Amino acid sequence: MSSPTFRLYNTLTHETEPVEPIEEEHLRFYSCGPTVYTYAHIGNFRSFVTADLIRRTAEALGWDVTNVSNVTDVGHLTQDDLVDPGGADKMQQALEREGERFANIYDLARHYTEAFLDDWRALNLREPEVRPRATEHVTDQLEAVIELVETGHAYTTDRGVYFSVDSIDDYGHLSGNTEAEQLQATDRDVVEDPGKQDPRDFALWKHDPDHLMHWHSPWGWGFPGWHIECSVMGMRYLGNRFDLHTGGEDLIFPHHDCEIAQNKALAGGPTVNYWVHTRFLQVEGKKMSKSEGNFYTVRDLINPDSSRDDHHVPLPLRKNGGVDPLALRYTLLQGQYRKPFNFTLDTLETAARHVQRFRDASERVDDAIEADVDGPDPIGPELGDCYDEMLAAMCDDLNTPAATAAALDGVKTIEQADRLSGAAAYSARHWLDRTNALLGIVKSEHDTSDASPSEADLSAAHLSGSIDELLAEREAARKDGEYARADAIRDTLDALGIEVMDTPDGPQWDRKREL
RNA sequence: GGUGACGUGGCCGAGUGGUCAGGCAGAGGCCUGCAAAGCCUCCUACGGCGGUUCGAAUCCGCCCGUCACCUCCA
Repeated sequence: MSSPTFRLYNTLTHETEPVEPIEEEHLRFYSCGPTVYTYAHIGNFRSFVTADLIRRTAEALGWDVTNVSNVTDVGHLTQDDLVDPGGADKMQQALEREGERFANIYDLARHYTEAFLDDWRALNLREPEVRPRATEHVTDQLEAVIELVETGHAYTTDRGVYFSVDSIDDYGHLSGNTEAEQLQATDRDVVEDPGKQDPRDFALWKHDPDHLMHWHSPWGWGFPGWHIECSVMGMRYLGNRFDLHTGGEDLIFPHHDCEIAQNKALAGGPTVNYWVHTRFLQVEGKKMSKSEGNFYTVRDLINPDSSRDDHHVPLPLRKNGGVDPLALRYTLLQGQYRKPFNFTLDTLETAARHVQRFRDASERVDDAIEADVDGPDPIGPELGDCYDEMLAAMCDDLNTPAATAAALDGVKTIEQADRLSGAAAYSARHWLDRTNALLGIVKSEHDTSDASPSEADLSAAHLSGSIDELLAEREAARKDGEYARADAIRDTLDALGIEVMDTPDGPQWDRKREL
């Protein structure tokens, strides 16, 4: 069948448009990454998952993909900074907060970058082709700022260098914040640089020799403005024209409006065709915040033992002590990226069960492939249709709830097949692999095999001997009709956190799911 | 004040003019010594008020509500 048309909502035009890459069947896009001053939370990852799904959908269509996804490891200004140029930025604040942990600001950045990449892999996100760091491109940024000054798009004051928004057309088009007066009208708690020519002008370079990260420039020691790094790194790796740019909705203004302005000035015209923004998620119906107690970092959930305050996480479906990372990913797919999404632990629990169904089906299929029983393949065509449905849903502005619903139908098809012939198993394997390539919810694509077993594994191994004994005893009791004794044994196991299930193939047990 | 998004059953969430979303929870049934799991069936909603139409959750208007951004938070 012919491929569906890949459509995405473009913030620039307020319309869902067919994605037509500049280079045929080669999608080139830039994703705004995190500032690494703390552990990433699940909301951060919602937008990275969006970028990952764009990649996967494009690849499913047979396209090549080049994705640049940056890490912002330069601490940028907080509002306090504008009041007091010697004040702290977010990274500096973090360093002050956790002084003993890190030798210096670069150590802190390195630590949180590594943690971010761990989370990235845990959530089964595919690697970008280029992952540039802002600190590695300061020279490029300086050159860009110099060029902007030389071409009359920027000017200097004694506090820094500013981009002149009047020097280009249509500043603020992306966000709709086009009126200077309206920007001024808002009650902003910001002290302006009196040298600024227009209240909308934004910093390209900040003069500040005392900043913890500073570089030499024609304007003295200082550090680059926030917006310039993405312009420079995007154009450096993707050229003056590329297809698409992703980020969280908060970046629409000012970050992306400023980036568009800079790119226009540097490239002589528009650089990006499609702007895709991910909506913030809420948790339990409220804005995620530490004071509400509904703030979850990724590692809070998937690795609670290593987190300092994990007591507030009522963990559903623990797996080796934490939430199954794929369940977290699956949960994030339960809402379309462009709509407000209410993240709840209830949804997470459900997601864990669904992900387990994919795993179980996958194991069953592998066994059936090994057994390779002769027989017909009654499920192949159905699974093929199911995949088409999933891909069509993804192409429809990343309709992940519809895609996962279709995927669930597929796994149900496999579950309901009485016996899997070798042929049917092969079809199922093919479907599971393609489903995983598209949605990443069946198994991790990163090597996460842990050489050293976790404590939970060890205690499970220690327990399993006695569990088997108890189970055998219970089976004997059941055979003799001593159900009271059998139930008592089951209660004992239950108290140990072991759940017993009688199946046609004999009793099975699993660690009990908590919530 | 400005800008942008969104309001679907107990809950989460698809659906853009007329026949199905799906999941979770709940009810009944099959299976089971009893459970668990699984399977089958049931539960029929579209913020409010107008309008367009033979017909609207779906299009238009107004209102109400929620969320986000408005100089560095994905």
